[in-house]
Amino acid sequence: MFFTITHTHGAARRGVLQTPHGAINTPAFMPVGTQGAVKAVTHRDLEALGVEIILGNTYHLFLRPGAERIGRLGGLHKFIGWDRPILTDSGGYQVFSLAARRKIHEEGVTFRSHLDGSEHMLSPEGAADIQGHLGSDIAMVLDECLEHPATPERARESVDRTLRWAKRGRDHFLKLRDRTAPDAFFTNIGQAQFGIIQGGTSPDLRKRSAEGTLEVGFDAYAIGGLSVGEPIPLMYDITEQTAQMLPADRPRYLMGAGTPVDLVECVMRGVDMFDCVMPTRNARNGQLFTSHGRLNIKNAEFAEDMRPLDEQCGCYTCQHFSRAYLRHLFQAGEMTSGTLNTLHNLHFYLDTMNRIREAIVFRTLEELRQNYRRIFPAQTADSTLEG
RNA sequence: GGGGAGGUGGCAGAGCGGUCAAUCGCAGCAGGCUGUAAACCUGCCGCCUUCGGGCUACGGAGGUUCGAACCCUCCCCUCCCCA
Repeated sequence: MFFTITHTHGAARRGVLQTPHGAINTPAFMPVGTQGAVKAVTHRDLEALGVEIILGNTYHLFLRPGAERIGRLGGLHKFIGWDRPILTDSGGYQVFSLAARRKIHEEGVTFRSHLDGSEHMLSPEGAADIQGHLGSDIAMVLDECLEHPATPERARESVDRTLRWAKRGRDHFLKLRDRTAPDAFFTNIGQAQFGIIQGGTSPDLRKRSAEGTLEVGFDAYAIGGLSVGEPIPLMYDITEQTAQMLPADRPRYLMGAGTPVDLVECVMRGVDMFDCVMPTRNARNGQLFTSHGRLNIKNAEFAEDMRPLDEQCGCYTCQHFSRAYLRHLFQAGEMTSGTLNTLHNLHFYLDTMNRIREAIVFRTLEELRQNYRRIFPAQTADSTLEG
């Protein structure tokens, strides 16, 4: 994995990340394809949109169809028919999102499967093994995504456990990479592994987590545990502080964020990579991102509106279909509703990243930020401070 | 002509003397989704409301009762079966 920074503007960086399956222009947005599929769209759609990297999930793919099976079939890329880069999350987010179905202990996390109720254990070593079978270009170390709010004791305990897991996860990954583990199995010999900084909303714990994780030493680092319900301005502050603690010559990945405004704000704080379910999930739920803000296609006001979602948008959906038709498709529960809406939202997100990369080169990020704040007023730092 | 069933809020369909402005579902309206248990979830859904409540309601008209969507009488209207 090679990371080259070509331009900087303030804390923002414009770069290129080389992986075994090709290059990624950063700052990058990675659509989420949890089960080896970005919901509602085909790989051909993603390629046409210019998607350079997608996410898969260790937990989901481990439960179904099984990591070893994917390994036997030649790895995740071959299995799903996608030859561009893939990043796999470790299952750390499921520690948070499936809190009711899991138990954390020193060894790892025990999950009760959301599919059939069966019990499964995910350890730092196991997560590395699974991702080795999957053969993603970037593997994430198993962490504990801390909930918000959390007591100081709970946060401290969680950070330290994540650090111990980081050491174990990294050691095991290196053994696999060096073929010194008994059943080392990599379908992608050039796989990189990212460490994850936790620490909730405490600057001190973030520092502790960053120092410990850097000491373990990963190929690059992610900021985890944010956009889990904390106030947005606080999320930006923690992102900024944490990003500054990370090596300047490695990509920085803010996990799980965010809204279009989050993307701009966090690039300006030094983030290079993002992933978020928002464009895809919200699309299926009828919420579209446009140059005029969020548009809820479910609303009755669009029933006879023959205009495109966004007259400034060049996506397939906006080039061919009206709001009236898209509303009808949603109301009727047609599958193409999710598809057309997803194509639009992903286009909006990728276009946002294009604008961001361009604004770094031309040093116009502040202008872009003001523009996005104006379009999405409810998501700006200022308005979320109250209450 | 004979016999039977039934008319409840947009639809469908419970309720069968008070706890019913009326179960559940669908449709409708609005909101929420940030490393996806999410084509999901939440709220509203007779009229008015200062959200406490007020008003009008269960085909129509009478009646019984402290009290009726629920019981009785008559009327109107559907549907099914046999001729």
